[in-house]
Amino acid sequence: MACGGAAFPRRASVPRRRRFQFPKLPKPRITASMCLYQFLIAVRSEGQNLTNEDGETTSHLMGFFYRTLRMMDNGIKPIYVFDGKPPQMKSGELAKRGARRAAAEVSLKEAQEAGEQENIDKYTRRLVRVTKEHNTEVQQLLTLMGIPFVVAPAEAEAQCAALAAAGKVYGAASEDMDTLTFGTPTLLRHMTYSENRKKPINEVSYEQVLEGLEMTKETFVDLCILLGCDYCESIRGIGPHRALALLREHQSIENILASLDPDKFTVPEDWPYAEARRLF
DNA sequence: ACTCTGTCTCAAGACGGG
DNA sequence: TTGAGACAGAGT
DNA sequence: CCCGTCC
Repeated sequence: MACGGAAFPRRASVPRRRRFQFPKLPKPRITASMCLYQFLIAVRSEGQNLTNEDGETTSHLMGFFYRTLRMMDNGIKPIYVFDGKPPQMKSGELAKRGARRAAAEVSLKEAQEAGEQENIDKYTRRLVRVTKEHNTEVQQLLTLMGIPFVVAPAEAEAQCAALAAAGKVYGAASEDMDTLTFGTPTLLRHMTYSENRKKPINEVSYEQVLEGLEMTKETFVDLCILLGCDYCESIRGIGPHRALALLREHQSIENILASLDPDKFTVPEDWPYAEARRLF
């Protein structure tokens, strides 16, 4: 569930920042159920989620309710986009995730026995899982509030980008740089703490990014793959600077691979970069 | 000297009273 | 989970 | 700004 599909700022209370600071570009990652997840993790009192009389969690509803009101107050009309099915995940990743989870459960039990409140909180958070019910409850709330939402066929980020590209919304709000790779004309970062005065909303223009990097959509996608995305590995030893330099010189991953010194850089075996490229 | 990796840390929402 | 920031250490 | 409260 990506947190914000999109927005129509009426009066620009949206500060603009145009420059794309390349070296700070984080590795793109899919952060699917981020809002929901964050609310469940953060909205707590004494280590517990807020609940109704029957003990059912209400943290996520509180979070969505207040955040949406705040956006409306600021003239922003959100359209929420929920994640559909994510693309296949490698069984290795799933196993790792399961192992981490099990480890956290063990640690939680230890902390409980030792009565270490801090650790109890820590591991409880680590075990938070977003359920189907959480999703439907939030959707119900949004319906009652008259706030539109869509369920994406696959990844929310891709859907956000599509909505923005089609001109249905002002932009795609996400922390995830992949949204840009999916081709949203405008990416809004830090929408969540806009009024929270920590960081200004960061408006990134796809066009200006391409211009600034002197890249085409195609080379930009290749760049993002080189930097590491969720769909495949990246090449060890190649970070932002080298990736950019190499693409400037060779224009595509294929050409780079052909000229890369195999003694210095090892490319992952059966590297599915082409497949990753298709997904963008 | 610069770039990249690994490892560590920390926080994670929103509100309002004082 | 994620992201950010800081830092040490190794590779180019 | 900090910190307790929200359920």
